[in-house]
Amino acid sequence: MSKNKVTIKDIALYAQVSTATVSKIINNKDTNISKETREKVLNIIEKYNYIPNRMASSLVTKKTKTIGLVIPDISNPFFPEIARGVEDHANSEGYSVIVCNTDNSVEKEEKYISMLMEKMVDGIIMTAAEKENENIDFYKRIDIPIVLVDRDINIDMVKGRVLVDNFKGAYNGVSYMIHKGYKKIVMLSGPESKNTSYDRVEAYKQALKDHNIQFECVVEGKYSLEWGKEGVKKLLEKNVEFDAIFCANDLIAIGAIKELKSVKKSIPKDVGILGFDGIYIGEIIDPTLSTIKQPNYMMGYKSAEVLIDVINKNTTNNKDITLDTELIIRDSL
Amino acid sequence: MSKNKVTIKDIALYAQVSTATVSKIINNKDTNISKETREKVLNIIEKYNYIPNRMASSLVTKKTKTIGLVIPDISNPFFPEIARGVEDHANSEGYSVIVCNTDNSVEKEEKYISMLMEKMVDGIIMTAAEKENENIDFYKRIDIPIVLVDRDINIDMVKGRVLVDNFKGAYNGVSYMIHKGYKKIVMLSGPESKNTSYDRVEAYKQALKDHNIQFECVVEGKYSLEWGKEGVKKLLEKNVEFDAIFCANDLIAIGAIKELKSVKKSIPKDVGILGFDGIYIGEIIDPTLSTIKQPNYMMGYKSAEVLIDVINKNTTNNKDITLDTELIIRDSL
DNA sequence: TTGAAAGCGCTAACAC
DNA sequence: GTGTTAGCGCTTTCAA
Repeated sequence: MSKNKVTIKDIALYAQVSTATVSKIINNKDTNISKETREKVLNIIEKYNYIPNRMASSLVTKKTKTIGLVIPDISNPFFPEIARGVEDHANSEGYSVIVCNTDNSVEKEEKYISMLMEKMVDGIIMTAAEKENENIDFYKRIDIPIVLVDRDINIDMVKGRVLVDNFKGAYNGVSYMIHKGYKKIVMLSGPESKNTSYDRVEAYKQALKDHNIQFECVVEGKYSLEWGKEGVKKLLEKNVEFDAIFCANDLIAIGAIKELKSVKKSIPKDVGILGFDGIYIGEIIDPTLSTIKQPNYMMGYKSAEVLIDVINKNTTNNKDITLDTELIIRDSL
Repeated sequence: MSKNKVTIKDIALYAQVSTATVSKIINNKDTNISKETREKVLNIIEKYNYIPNRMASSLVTKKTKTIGLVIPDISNPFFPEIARGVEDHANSEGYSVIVCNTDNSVEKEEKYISMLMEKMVDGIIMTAAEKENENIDFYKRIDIPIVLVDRDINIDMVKGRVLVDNFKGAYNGVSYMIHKGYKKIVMLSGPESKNTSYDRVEAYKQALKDHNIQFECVVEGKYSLEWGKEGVKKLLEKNVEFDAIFCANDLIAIGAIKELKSVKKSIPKDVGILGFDGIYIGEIIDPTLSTIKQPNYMMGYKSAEVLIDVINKNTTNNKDITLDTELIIRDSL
């Protein structure tokens, strides 16, 4: 293991051929290479443990076989499955993925995108930080394809979207609650600035309206367990009467359940709970959480498919995919 | 946004300076550059929206400012926090991180390491797939620094380790159980091939011995929720009498709790449960899980520190860090 | 079927 | 303070 790496030049020298020949063999562009030379070269490569320098080849081919994954936070239970889906498909196509956590900060997002552009990634898969983007100037400068996953925003270089039909999912969920007999369904929503949350709220309202239910109550908060607890506290303090809660995501739902249990409310007898997302924890808590499950792994996988498709074919027409949610009835409803 | 990227040459041309000057300014090596030229150049860069091509500079500096993170599975709740810790420190030092999932397969691990070497990453942080590594030949060829996290194996290029004192943590945990008055503590262990599991089993045995407790029962399984359920079933079928279970990780503990609850055992009254890891879910389930918490975020963060230190200083002496666990008593014990 | 040579975009001596 | 120039390791015409 010498300190100086062996290069394509060395291989060419040892094998008594040109670097062009070696290059063709490495890259399977060896339609015009005789069996003998190929084997000879392959042997030398093996013998000297030659590792091609992909930086160098990227410099000329302008392809790095690397993509960026820009998400709010990998330690938020919603994202690991998406990341895994992305990585699985990317890897199967020979790509590697650089993961970036924005914490929903637009500044961090821009910093990361700039960095990814300097590193010449072939494309980016992103769950955008905000619904609205003020800094249009910045986005105009992006010159690599972007595929949006989970959250939709309106920027130029977006070549595809992999979203979930939040409206439909929430509508079906709330309708189910109504059919089950719940009369006073309140909603603990996420931040209105996220359009996932917006769609779910709209669906909730629509479902109530379509079923001629007057009672409507939305409390806006955050996508967190703490907000679930806090929201229930608020409801209780204000003496709002309710027999069910539709939560904008599972974390909120879990918080709500904890709080409800701590004041001795029985679930689902006193209060029925429906979440949204289908994170792993929901199967484990007691009572198990009924939820509207998003196909997270598939979202990641599909977005990698779309992106790599765009990279390869260089298609300009957007490819948008909408995946369906699945209503999963467990014990909380 | 022209299709042809603007290069350092263009900037030099427009600013009427040499590429060397531009390069120095970009890289803050501008001690010998006049204010005027610097500002002029910076303006041109801004105006033409110049983005330096880091592939090209990496080719000459031999530094990519990228590291690899090789772990079993990002969607296993144990790893996202580690990943976040790694990414946070790496990013603060200007590095980006490529994430690879091995599913504990040695073949995948080797494939990924090869790929990372081709991409010329500056180093690798890895939770190795197996305790023993047969393919010594492969590891000998690795010529970039590796820092091990969580699991220790014995290979050449390891420049540091960030581990947790599994023995001490488990020993303290089991001792606590004994002091609490539990007499018949069984252990649901993980796979013996993992040395994390091995250490915890040894500590369990030692703690029993040191407290003169004869009853000892270890059942070997896997690090999974399913195994927790199954393990309890086995224990019950075989009519093993026990009043507490020490589980080799939290997933096992959660499975055990679910199974115990389903046969109407009360926790901790009938059976006390202690887990290991401190994953998020443990705070949420009912009863909340007592556990030996590993500092996962810190493990990731520290391992990035060690690796980047090695990369910068090029130190050859290994740096090993052992972090302490924390016994967290909640409701299951 | 193979090779010569130009060049990808940048850095780092070294010269001025 | 600033510029010249020789590569870094590879791919890709084009010619032989």
